[in-house]
Amino acid sequence: MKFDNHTLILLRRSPLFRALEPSQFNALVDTARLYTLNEGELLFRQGDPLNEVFVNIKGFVKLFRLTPNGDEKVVDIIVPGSSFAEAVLFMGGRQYPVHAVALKPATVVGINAVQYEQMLRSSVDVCFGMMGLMSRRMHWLLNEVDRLTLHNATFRLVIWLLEARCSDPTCNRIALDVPKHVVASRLSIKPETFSRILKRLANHQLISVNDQHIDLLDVAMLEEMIRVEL
Amino acid sequence: MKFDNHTLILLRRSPLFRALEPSQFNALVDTARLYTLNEGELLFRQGDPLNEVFVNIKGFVKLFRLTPNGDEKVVDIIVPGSSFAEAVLFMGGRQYPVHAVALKPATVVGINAVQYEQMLRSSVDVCFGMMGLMSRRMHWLLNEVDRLTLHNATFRLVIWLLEARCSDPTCNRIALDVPKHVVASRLSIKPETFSRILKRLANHQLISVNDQHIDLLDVAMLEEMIRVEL
DNA sequence: GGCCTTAGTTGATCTGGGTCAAGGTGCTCA
DNA sequence: TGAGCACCTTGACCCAGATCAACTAAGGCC
Repeated sequence: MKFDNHTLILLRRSPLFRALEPSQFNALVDTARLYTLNEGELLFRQGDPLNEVFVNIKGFVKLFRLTPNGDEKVVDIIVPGSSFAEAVLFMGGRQYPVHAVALKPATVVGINAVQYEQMLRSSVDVCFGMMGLMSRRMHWLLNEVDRLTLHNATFRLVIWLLEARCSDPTCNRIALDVPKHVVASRLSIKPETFSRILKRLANHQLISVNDQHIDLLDVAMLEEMIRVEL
Repeated sequence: MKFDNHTLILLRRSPLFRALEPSQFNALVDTARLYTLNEGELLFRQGDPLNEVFVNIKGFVKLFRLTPNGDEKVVDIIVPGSSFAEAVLFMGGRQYPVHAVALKPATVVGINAVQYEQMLRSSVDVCFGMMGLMSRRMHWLLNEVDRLTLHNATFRLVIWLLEARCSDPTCNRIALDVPKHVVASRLSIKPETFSRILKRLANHQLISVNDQHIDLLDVAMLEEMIRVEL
């Protein structure tokens, strides 16, 4: 077996593959490549021609853009189980629109793009899975635009706190598995400002922060903050 | 004939319909509805359940979001020939993610969503057309995020100037068919600032502004501005 | 004609968040 | 074990763009 069981389960669960026949799934997995990335290692560069679509298995991958003068904006942080770069398949030019590097040692599966496109061509159901995925991503991007323009830094940070806590809703802890400055960039906040806002929230007894995690002490109040617009 | 020839041509050219068989196209058009909107009239509200996908025929439609306290962000200005709300089809919930109102007296065709989905189910080619469209929209949204976070107001305005001029590349005139404050909101700039930046560019002999249009006097210089980061 | 109302401009002033600078703290690697 | 480095924090200051306010100009409409 090319991949371990855990990897196969994550792949099978991905919205990319959910609608595939087992035989199709196996065919894709057969030609898939496993990438083992060191911390900071580049997976692809913005502008590179696309020939694979990726699913993250372990670690974190940051997708980001750069200005000519080196400023960086982290567009997304990819967690295990999530796919990325799928939507690029359908764009003229087929170039990755962002850079991708591993934030921690990471393992990522690369799916052959041409072959995946053939699978899509073979089944409307698979297409619908893809369209659902793309639609959710668009909605997410729209929310990003909304938050960047209509809301301030504190608001964005609080939203992130509420959305990032471990899926279990009784759990009010956010693990800081990626450096704070990366989260800051994801939220379009400078590290200094990020640090100050966290401190202010902690002073108000809303959260408590340490090196490994952030605890939400007063979820109701945090939710109120974003409801009434800070 | 339900729609005039001009309308049918615009519909047929839309990426939504390009891959449809003539019979499918006709079936959709048969059940489509024509909306004649007055200036300021609402087409749909954010949160409304989706039952139609739209193609703008005449006039301009603004898509926007509101904060609880009434601040508005114009997400997009839809020009004749463009479709909107297609991607919502594939989202759980199926609610419009933005408000839509006419900026001028406008005519818009509403396509039955359920019926359109059936057409998609019947043909992978039509699905690929849709995925191409969605992919382009996502890329556009990603660029929006990029511009909002990595670039300043002047940069965004200049980009808009260069992209908004009449498709003819020898034409260096931008028609101001929508109020300036709407364009400003589209660019996430306040009207006062928008006005000041235009004035500054005009003082530098880069553009000239009057009530109906903006002329680009020095395209090369404007392009240089966005290349070297203002 | 007179009178709202809406859009736009311009000036004066304010401020959220960025920038710059100076430590602190812990990791890695020799 | 300590030099080097990356990350984070904190303070002082700054600035692009927002806000506030006053004014002009151009419709629509009785």
